[in-house]
Amino acid sequence: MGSDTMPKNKYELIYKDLKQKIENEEFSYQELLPSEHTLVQTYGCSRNTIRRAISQLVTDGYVQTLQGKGVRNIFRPVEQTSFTIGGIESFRESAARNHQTGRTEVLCFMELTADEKISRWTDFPVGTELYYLQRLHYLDEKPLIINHNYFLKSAVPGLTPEIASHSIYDYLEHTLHMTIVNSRRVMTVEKITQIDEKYLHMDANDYNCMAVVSSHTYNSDGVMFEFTQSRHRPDYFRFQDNAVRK
Amino acid sequence: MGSDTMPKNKYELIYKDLKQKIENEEFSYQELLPSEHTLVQTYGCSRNTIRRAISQLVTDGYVQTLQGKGVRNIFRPVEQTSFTIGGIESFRESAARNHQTGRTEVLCFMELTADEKISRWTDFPVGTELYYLQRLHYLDEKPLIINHNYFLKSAVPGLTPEIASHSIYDYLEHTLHMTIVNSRRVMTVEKITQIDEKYLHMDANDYNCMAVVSSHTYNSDGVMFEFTQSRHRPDYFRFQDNAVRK
DNA sequence: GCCGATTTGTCCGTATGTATC
DNA sequence: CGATACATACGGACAAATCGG
Repeated sequence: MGSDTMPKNKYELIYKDLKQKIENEEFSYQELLPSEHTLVQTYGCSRNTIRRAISQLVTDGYVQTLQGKGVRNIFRPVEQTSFTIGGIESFRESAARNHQTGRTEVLCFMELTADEKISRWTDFPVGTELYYLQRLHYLDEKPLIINHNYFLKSAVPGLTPEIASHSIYDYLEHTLHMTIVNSRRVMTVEKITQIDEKYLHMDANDYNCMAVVSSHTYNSDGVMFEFTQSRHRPDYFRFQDNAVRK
Repeated sequence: MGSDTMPKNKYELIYKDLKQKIENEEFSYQELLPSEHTLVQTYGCSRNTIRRAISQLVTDGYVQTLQGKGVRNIFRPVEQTSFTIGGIESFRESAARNHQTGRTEVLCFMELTADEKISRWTDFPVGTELYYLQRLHYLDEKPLIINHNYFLKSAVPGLTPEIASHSIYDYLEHTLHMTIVNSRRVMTVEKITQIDEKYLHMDANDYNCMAVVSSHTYNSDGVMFEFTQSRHRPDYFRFQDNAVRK
């Protein structure tokens, strides 16, 4: 879960309502939405609230606003052939969003202390107590992603392989009541390793690279509690984005 | 150019000022910024304006806001080893932001009409008149990116190889006075082609993949005027992102 | 080209809710 | 509990862009 709960804020309600109307193609492509003034009346709220909902749709790439003209629908339904990446979400959440069934296998679960080498690429200080996990994610029974997770032990006490095979984020948020705030991600392309080859059933004569997403994730205490390297099969990897020119 | 002009809006001025203060490390890592109330007084504006500036810093991943506590600085200066991708920007803009010198070579410049095949992956309707370009981008005299551009001829009249070797976006914005609004991007990993191998001086026995960014770009008339496939050398590719959990 | 109506953009002030300390 | 700080929401004023007459 994490983001599919019933919102209680007006602007979120309006945002979700408009978003669904757009997805259901109640507005045709390139059509202008009702004016802010009209929406104020239909939803019975202030103009600021409407504008806040619309600005979220802009960052989603659903609409574009044009001063003096209106708000134009530019939503295009996408074909969901491969695994798409969105905001901060667990594998289970992504799988659900992509309308697929996911399964996770824990390959390795151990405790370790950050040495010089680990520190250099996880950014955890030398000497930090960590959980290290290797997990294999299946989508529709095909192994697609292999994850190397480093969790700050002091922030994630009581982690077990059992929990790791289900959903760590669920455990963090609902059992430990941690609030996950933001995640810095870097995407690169790297050479395939023997581990990749073995577990993802890949042939180095075919693709010899992986799509790699490295992320540093922070909670509301401001501590970086997770470093993860996600290695994706290149033929099933897809990252979507909408950029706005300022 | 495009985004480095002097802003005249208050919220943008405040945003840029705070951003620079953070980059200059006038606030230490994890330190709380002055409260909104304080900032209202120092900048002499309303609280809404302050909040707007701060919300931009949040999406940039510079700070995190914590209800009841304050606004925490989580900015970390990044090492700029490879070519990073930001919002919608031209190659020249990116190169400047990465403090590198760029050069562009036009490999191919032609006019063509979209057939069935082109239409399927550019989304331009069959029969559309297009400019097709192949361009090679050098960074510090190393060929790193090869671009396949399709421009809508009716929206980009008078395009020449001369302009293409300089900056097309500069031409669009300053000569044609087009307003570029947003760009839908998809990142994937694809097999290397003979063209990649030849122009980027790559060896298929080494990396046999490319980082590929495909983008559909829209202007303020709501027309998709550009489809571009950017093929990056995997060893120099880096895409950064900050995701916020909702 | 001008003018007025419409529509979005910016900015302000205020009130109330909610989380932290 | 009170003080502080951010979050939500409202209403109003004026600017800037678009469009039709």
